[in-house]
Amino acid sequence: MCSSFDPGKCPTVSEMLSRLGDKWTVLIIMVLRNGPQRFSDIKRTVVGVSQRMLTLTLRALERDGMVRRTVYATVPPRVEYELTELGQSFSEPIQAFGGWVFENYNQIHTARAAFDARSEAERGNDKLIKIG
Amino acid sequence: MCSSFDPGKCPTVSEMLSRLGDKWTVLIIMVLRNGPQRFSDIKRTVVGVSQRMLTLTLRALERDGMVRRTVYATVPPRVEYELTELGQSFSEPIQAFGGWVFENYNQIHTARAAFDARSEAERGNDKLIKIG
DNA sequence: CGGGATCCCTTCTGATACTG
DNA sequence: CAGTATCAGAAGGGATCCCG
Repeated sequence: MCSSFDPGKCPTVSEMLSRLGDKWTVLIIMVLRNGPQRFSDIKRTVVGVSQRMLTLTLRALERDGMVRRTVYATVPPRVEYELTELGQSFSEPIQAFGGWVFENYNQIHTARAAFDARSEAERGNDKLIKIG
Repeated sequence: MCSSFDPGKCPTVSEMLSRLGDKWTVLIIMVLRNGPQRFSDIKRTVVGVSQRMLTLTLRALERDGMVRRTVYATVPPRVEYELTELGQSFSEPIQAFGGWVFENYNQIHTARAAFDARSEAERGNDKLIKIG
């Protein structure tokens, strides 16, 4: 099993985790929860994504069976992306995680402020010691 | 709210997501679920982590209020890390996600194999066309 | 419209050496 | 033991140009 937490032993979990961590995957999945979308629509909705990264991310999701890509042979070409069942299922634990952050981000910010204040204080002391 | 999925509008969620995606955070959190641990113990348990990355990751988790660091003024020095309540709570949606991957990774692997086979076939065709 | 290919810069991460 | 400091290679990601 995965009980030793050796990334070499549970490569799929690690992979999926870093997929989550990349800059665009989660955003794109959330957008696709609203139904099938064209390439340009996604690009417009996911603010800041480059053409390149959108393509790469969609390809990766397609490869993992999360997204289905449908090409319509029209002029101009029309390509639609939609979540598969697997992709929908995948989006649920992600949403749960997002929900957790929303409920707890005050505590996170507070902790950060406290930590930074302490660090600041320590650096200040160092300075005094060095100067004195 | 976060409904536009603009990372600029929900920076905390994005930050926490990329924290998840980094190579060691999740592993370390899972190890700390077993109770307080010394630096060297964690390093031994989390196979492959460098001293540097372990330090950096623990510092980040401490700053976010997920981990508490306790220094005992003994010789040699002894430093213990443990999950805070926030950290424990944080680990739950992560576990849920890990569980999802475990239950579904067969489908993921199958999808990948199918995708790769298709790509392979297309490259093969290209070759034939070019050669012909 | 929906990409593929290329260039380039930033960030991440590992290896190594040194310290209280 | 538990770090810090420095450096170099690898990976991530944006900008740009081109094509069917």
